[in-house]
Amino acid sequence: MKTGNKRRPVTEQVPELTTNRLSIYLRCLTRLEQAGVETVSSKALAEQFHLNAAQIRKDLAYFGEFGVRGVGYVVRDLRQQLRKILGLDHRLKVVVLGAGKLGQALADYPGFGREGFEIVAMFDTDPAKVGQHSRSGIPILHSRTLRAFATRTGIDIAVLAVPGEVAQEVLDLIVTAGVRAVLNFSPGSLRVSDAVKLKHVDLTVSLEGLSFFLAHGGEDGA
Amino acid sequence: MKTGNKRRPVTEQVPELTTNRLSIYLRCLTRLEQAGVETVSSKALAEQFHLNAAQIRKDLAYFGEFGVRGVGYVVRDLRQQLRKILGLDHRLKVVVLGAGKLGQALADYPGFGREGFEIVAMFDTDPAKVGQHSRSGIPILHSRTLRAFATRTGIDIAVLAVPGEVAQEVLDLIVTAGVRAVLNFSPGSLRVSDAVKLKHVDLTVSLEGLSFFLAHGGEDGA
DNA sequence: TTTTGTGAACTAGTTCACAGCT
DNA sequence: AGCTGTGAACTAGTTCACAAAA
Repeated sequence: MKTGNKRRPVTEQVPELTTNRLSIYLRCLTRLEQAGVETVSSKALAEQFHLNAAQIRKDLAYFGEFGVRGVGYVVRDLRQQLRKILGLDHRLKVVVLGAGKLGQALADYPGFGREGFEIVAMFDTDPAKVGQHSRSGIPILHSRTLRAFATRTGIDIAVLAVPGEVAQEVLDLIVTAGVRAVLNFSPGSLRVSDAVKLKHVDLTVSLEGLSFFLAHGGEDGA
Repeated sequence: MKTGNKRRPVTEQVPELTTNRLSIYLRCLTRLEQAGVETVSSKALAEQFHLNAAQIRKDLAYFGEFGVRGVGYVVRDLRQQLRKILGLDHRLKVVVLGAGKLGQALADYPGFGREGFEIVAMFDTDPAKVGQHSRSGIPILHSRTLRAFATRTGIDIAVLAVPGEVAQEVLDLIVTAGVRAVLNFSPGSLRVSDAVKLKHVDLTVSLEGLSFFLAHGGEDGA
């Protein structure tokens, strides 16, 4: 176990790349458990997604010693540990801000429900949308009622899927309502207090990265 | 200009983090140009999104010298340069694989059209969907016809928005059709030849990263 | 003067390689 | 024997700091 913890929050000591990989490991372990596999070595795990075995061990070492030397990891146990580390051992309430096409698609995305996330509501200001439900039955509420909803029901995570022009404004609203983790799909840079964790999914940046690849080096494989 | 180019493709010499930032710079420059700003310094640019000025200069240095010492960068010129570097100086044809809710939302996402990307078609195998159009008029074609479409119309980029179980299979289909850049929204790891660039947008990983933040260090800001 | 472009210094992240446990 | 956990070595990425240009 790590020494010299200077009371800095764990989230600052653990690289974000590590936590991303933990999610990937968890997904893989879930599949292995379903397949009835009892134990797995870091080497076997590493081969699944082309990765280095030492890296997997290092990633896990941030949180403890979960392996059995000479054997590997007990799939079921490691999976439980990872769920706990990632905070997935209890349900998390998620709201989607913006009931446009993207917002509704996200709200209905079945992948979310799977790992303990529960989409509880969408919020929008468009009177034509407020009062409706998404295909899968998520209610669309007025953004005005967000704050009350947050205190009454509790919101763990907000997904921002509003047009770029109002993104900052809506973000401020969420933060004021006490939400401290936001997944942002709107383009552009947003400013937010350090106490709030903001993750970006920037579709334009992703596509332009592909465009760059095509523009250069795409051809000559030599 | 860089020396010692050993004919490795540019895409391997330039870190992906750099190209991601180039997209961000481009977006900012577009706004500045619209606002009528003539020149901008790396320092000013860096302050927009909390970033280091030297980093911006280093990022640009991979591609040439675009600045004027003592002045900064001419907004219009740098923007044009970045568009060229990112391969955005000509239209790019994009198809969406999977006409589910997410696929349709992505196909209709207005942000894509903005920077030179043109969604030309969606593909699906569901007979109920094939023949239909998305809200904004993107036709849904049968996946069977993908290959013919690719040779006839040309496809630069494919967006994968199919269920995880068939993702690998559909990816193989795209690659066989000659597409060399794929933006993947399906969960799970996919295997693909090195000649194909695969970018992942993994919503579960993103959400779980937020969950981790909430589970640890979320509270104690001290 | 101001601000770029860039080597040097630094920091973060990855991989190696092996001691130590089972 | 086999595999973990981890210091050491390495690699990649960022920031500093300053000479050179306008």
